[in-house]
Amino acid sequence: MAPPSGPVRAPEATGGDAGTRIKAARKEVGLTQQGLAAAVGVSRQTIIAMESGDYAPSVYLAIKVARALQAPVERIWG
Amino acid sequence: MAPPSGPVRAPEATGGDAGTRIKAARKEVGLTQQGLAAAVGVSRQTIIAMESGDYAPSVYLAIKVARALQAPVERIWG
DNA sequence: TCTTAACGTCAAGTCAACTTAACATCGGGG
DNA sequence: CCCCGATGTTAAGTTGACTTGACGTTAAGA
Repeated sequence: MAPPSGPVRAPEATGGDAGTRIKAARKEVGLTQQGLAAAVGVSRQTIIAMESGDYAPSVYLAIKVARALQAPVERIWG
Repeated sequence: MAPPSGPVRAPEATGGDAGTRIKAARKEVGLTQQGLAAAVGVSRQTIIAMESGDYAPSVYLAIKVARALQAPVERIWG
């Protein structure tokens, strides 16, 4: 019987900060949520979840989002 | 009925390259698989999967691995 | 007032990122 | 030969990253 597992998430001390940074950077580059979703190839719901919740995207999605927002991955999620 | 979904994975053109880079970088810094697993806080099986398969870690795990391997996330998975 | 775009919330489905455990193989040294 | 460390493979479980759909709220403009 395996213990709880699943994707590695944000450390507690930084939980939720990435979402705030994503939202700020998105506005900085002048994109709507739907615009960012289209730019990186995911649904709007995914962008909403990323901005508002404790959410750990796959590294490939994170890289796409970081490029759209003109920042390195580490600056948003690190 | 939702279409297929799940974590965003590597684009087909680059599938598998990250694993090769992780393995090379790990040896470069002189870590075993178990050593890297302990350093980033995951199981050895996860490192094996990352190095050998089409695998998309969460961005938080990717950042930890990239730090242990002394490289930016984009250089390994981008 | 109405209209529209943007954002927020909820629901239920598919897919895979993680886990432990156990066994097998490989390579090097005694 | 045996031993040990490192690596590879398989299995089955939990958790959550994604999807579409639908509805509600907010803000700005006509």
